[in-house]
Amino acid sequence: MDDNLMEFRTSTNVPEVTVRRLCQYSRHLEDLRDQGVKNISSKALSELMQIKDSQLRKDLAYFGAFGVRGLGYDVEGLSSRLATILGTVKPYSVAVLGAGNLCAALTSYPGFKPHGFHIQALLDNDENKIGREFHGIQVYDVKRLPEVLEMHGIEIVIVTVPVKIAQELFDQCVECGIKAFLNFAPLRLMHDRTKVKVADVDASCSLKVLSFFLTQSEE
Amino acid sequence: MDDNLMEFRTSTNVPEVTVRRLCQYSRHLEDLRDQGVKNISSKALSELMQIKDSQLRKDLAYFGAFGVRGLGYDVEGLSSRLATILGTVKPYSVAVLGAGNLCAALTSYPGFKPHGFHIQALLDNDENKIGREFHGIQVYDVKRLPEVLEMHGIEIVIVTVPVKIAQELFDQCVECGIKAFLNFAPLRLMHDRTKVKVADVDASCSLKVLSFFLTQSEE
DNA sequence: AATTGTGAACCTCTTCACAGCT
DNA sequence: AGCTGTGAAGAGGTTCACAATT
Repeated sequence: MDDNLMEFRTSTNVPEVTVRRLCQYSRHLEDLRDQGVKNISSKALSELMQIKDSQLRKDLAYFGAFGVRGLGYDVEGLSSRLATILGTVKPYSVAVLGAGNLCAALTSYPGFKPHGFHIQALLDNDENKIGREFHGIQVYDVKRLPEVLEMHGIEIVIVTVPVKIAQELFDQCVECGIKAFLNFAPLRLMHDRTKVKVADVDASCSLKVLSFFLTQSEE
Repeated sequence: MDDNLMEFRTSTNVPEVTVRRLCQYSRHLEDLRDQGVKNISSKALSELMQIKDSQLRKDLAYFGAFGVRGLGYDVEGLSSRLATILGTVKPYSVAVLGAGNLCAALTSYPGFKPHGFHIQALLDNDENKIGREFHGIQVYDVKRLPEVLEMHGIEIVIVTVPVKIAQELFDQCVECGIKAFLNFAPLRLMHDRTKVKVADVDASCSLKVLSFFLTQSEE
């Protein structure tokens, strides 16, 4: 008998690249629906994303058969199926570690709330920020982390604190049972991949990737 | 004879995942050097990143042989070789499209400048922002885009504007000869991959990926 | 006639395993 | 003895090509 810990890679074993493409499909379908388009073929939708139509069909095949042969996909129907698959039909409670400039950008970003990600609490160690509000969201003392996560029923934590303290605060969140993290700190947070999911957003790494490609193309 | 346009995928054809890991190696080596560590084995370095040692060695093999059999790698030496490979030995001039909250986070972020990415100009269409400074950096009218890019010798453009206007401004930059973009807008910018490199940083997509994994693990 | 769903082929990246060097 | 560099094997993701369906 092998270990029965909750595994993030499920039996269907959907690759992360596929999930990221589902997000894009979802976005385009919402646009198309708003434009009054009722139906679309895999060819037309895939061209909007500069990918192959077979890629789109294979991605969907992980979850079922949503189209009609000869006709294509119902825009509204596929859109809502994708929302169900992505789990964005129900809202999430989110907390942000670090109430700095990036946190300001996140709290004022209009794209999260309509998609069901509600930032409920901010945490910082700066006395000047604690107790104040940021775009209507309370800043708590990071020392009260476990209590605040519990109180707001937080399911996702966004990490925007400096590298030095990121791992320690992250570990605290994991101990409190948080299973999903969006990490903006430029380090790999050490964690057990069978228990916790971390999505890294690393702008400085992306800049270096650009630097690499610019350097290559000069030769 | 096939087309002779500058290709980003060079003859060595290094996968992007490898380049991203090179950034991580580089980061860890700088830390190790600062801690006074002189030498490290592929096993020890790879464990810091939770990857296999063979992965690290294969990544380096795209560029040459930098280690000593039986001994491992010289921390200082490998660190500087990686900086050369990544192209981060020379500085880059960067402009940011959109002088909002995200731009504020970027200009105040201490991680860019020391790695040679110098934000030289900000561009916006808000009359209240044009002509002012943001952390000591001038905000220009986005109508003057070509002139500003030219004047500052901009090599990399960071896109932080709303989706509606992102593609149009992006196209203008491409026409001006910009070849590298860091895109924070939640859309895929349509472009010719043989001429331009776009690195996407899409937090709302990453949140949905987390949502997907949370949904999966509930079952 | 058009377009999906899918097995098979293909390609890319990862891991293994060991020869070769210090 | 220890550790790198690398060919070969393995795993994973993409594309092809066509039978199945409307």
